[in-house]
Amino acid sequence: MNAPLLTKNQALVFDVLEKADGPLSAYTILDKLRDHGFRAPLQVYRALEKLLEYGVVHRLESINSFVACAHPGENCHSHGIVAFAICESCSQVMEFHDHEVDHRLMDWTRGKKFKAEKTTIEIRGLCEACAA
Amino acid sequence: MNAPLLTKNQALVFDVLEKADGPLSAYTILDKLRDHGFRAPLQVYRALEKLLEYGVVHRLESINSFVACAHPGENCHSHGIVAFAICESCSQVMEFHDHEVDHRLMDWTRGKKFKAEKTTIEIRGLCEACAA
DNA sequence: TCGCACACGTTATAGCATAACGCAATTGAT
DNA sequence: ATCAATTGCGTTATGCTATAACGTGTGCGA
Repeated sequence: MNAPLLTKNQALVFDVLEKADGPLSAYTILDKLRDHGFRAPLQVYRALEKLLEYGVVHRLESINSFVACAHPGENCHSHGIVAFAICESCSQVMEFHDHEVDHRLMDWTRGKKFKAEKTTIEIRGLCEACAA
Repeated sequence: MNAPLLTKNQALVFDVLEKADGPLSAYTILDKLRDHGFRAPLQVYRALEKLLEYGVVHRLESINSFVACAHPGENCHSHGIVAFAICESCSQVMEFHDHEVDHRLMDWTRGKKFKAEKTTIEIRGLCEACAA
């Protein structure tokens, strides 16, 4: 699932996400792209759908927002489960991977014969700077 | 944070969730309680807010739904991080705890001096029965 | 050149969540 | 007893998130 060349809309959406210093909601992205001709949510959602598929963007389920993947170039899908720490004050997001966590969760699913498709790990709280 | 006696609305909402065989959205709960006098979403959301606080109900972030805690009686908040496996076919939910996972995530947050408030772990996929 | 796949645009609608107001009941300190 | 604070409740309105359904255009291989 490597990323083919992005279409115009996909590139615009990706660019907005990459330049942002935190996660953005689909509607925030829409507003930022109105000057580029975006008029409707679907234009954003359709681009996001592909970007998620290509693994260059992540969706943060707990805050209904999207971030550019922290590993430019690489294919994030190959790093195992992606985990996020989200600061509720400054909304900065840290992305990380922990193979031991992956392993434990996989053990559990294997034991239950549960076929995992997509796993979400999101830690909400305060980053070092904001907790001070 | 032990659960005091529930108010009428809280008890109604909790009852619906407990009798359900899967997670329910707030609006589904609302519909099930119209015969009991519920008219507006806020009645549901306010009850849910308390039930979440008491730890007798969990919110599934990835599907915007709510389930009764699988540990009746006990206080779920004391079990560490709660993880969920959600079947996307039959929508059955399995709740579990893994202290090793908790430990690894706590290690990470401690290393980053990130103050975790609420952690979400949700595995979506197919349960054994549905994967067959 | 036909058919198919895909990206795109638009309008409308569905689904999820909370703001802001006011009222009633409870509690507990003075 | 009474006042103030807290909590739950009801209602209306609104805002945010996401998708359905329709149609258009373009590129490309059979």
